[in-house]
Amino acid sequence: MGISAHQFFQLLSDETRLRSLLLMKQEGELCVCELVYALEMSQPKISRHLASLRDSGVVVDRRQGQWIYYQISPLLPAWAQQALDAALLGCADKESFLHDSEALRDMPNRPSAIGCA
Amino acid sequence: MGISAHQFFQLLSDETRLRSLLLMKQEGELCVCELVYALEMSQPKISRHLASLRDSGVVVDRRQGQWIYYQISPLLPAWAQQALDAALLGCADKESFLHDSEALRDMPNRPSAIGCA
DNA sequence: ACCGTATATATGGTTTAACGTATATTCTCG
DNA sequence: CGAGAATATACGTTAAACCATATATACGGT
Repeated sequence: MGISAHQFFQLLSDETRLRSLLLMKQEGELCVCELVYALEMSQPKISRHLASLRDSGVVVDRRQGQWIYYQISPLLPAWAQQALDAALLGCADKESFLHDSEALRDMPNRPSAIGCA
Repeated sequence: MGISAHQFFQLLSDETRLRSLLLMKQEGELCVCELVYALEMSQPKISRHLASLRDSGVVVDRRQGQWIYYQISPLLPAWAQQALDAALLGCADKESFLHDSEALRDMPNRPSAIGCA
């Protein structure tokens, strides 16, 4: 988990990855299809970016049935957490971020809802 | 000065730019030749990266005689400042950062010293 | 065992970004 | 005004990143 600062920022430099991370930061665990729905992007695209986040240790995944849930790694170093806090601060009122939160809220058949019923 | 988050992180994703910014954060104003000496990189390389930081409003420059001094823009939004704080935290004990600070301290004929004599 | 859903990866093409080298600009000093 | 120092830009090349499309894998239900 020893990611260097510029490598970490490189991961944040892509809008797809950044939006995914910020949404995870707000929502906790998210599965791939939720991210696909919220960001309105293709499944392979989301999956590819999640893979790079996973391979660098920034997120961790967990399989539950057919779904694979991703969340920001609890082992992420403090400085990286702080950087994510800053990013959220910078995006909190941005259209793209608001869009993703709303879309997720309005998503029908969210898999997480199954366990909660 | 409305830089988006992922654009800002893209700037931090290059090691040359990140090291330059962190050194400026510690030292305040630095001229190009000081950065060239501290980072041990070619002048065009440093200059090109500073140009991209300047064009995006992350740093501001000031001419004084033959030298051009760069510093982190005072107009940088709070979230970006926070991100830089986080970056410094993540790099404070890293070899590259320590190297740059030491090299700068040991630099002979620092132009800033001229004005102080 | 088969089918549908969820997710991952492989492939090829296009764009972006970094670099080194060479050259141009702007200043200082004589 | 000419020389030299500091800095900036232009150009051609190379490497990396992203994407869309197609295909593979894993799981749940029937």
